Amino acid sequence: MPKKLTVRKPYDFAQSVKDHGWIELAPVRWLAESERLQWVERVSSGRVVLVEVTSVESDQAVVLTAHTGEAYALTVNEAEEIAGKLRWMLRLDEEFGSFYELAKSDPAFWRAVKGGRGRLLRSPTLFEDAVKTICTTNTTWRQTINMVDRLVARLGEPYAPDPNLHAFPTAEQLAAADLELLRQEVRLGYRSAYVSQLAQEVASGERDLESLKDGTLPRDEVKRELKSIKGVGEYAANTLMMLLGYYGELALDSEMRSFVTKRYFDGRAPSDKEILSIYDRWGEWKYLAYWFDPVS
DNA sequence: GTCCAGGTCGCGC
DNA sequence: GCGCGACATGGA
Repeated sequence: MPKKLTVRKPYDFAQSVKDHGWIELAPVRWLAESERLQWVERVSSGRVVLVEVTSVESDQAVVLTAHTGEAYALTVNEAEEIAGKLRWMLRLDEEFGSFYELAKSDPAFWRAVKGGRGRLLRSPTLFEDAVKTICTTNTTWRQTINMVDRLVARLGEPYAPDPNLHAFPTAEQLAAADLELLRQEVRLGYRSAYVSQLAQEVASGERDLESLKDGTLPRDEVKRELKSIKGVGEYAANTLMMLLGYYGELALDSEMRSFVTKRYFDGRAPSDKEILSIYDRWGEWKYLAYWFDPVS
């Protein structure tokens, strides 16, 4: 039974879903022909579901359909859990009013975002986003895609009607995985130990990542908690802050360094401080200012 | 072979 | 606090 989830305008579903590289990371995928977002989710009941999302023409709502491949329909609780996860993934409840107000002061920037961009895709759990973020460090984007693909294919639960599709592995499943498997088959390199340790901390209850999503902790405490994850440094912590909805800090990496150098320093190598200062006037929205900075 | 990718850790100072 | 080498992997 399709379920309709509303979102404040302006919102461009197809563009927003594709604005972040996360759309390329399993188990999520984008079906271009039908403009559908699709992924396999393991609900807390243990049921493995194929979720599909489209938008209504006006883009004031998205439409969710969950396939079980079984005769038994989803329970009310299962359906609500999936809808809640989707709202989080698409950031349907985030408020971008002051971002758009600020964006209006820059005509080229405003032109780029005014159709309803800014709601960058994220994963249903912060655990999944943390693992994926660790897989972006000190490697190429192509290798990140491959690492996550193998992680999902090897350790995630299959969707029975199409066993080629898998859910993202739970912390428990990842914690139970042999370190040698992470190294030799998933090929996470030295990140294997980081991912394994994080999974064990989360699975044991020693670390509660998901509670950081409720927004009750002060921002610097959220940041400190993220940096206490082994394998998460300044770049990864700020990436995760962005994924949690805090856009005030920039995730400075080789990609950003090269973009800002070309765009603002005419090829002369600026210091990190100079790079970060470029977006100062954007205050709490620096990350999105960088993300949607028009090339010329 | 060397260097580097959307970095981070642990060390010495 | 800052500088520096090590770290798995794969492509140029």
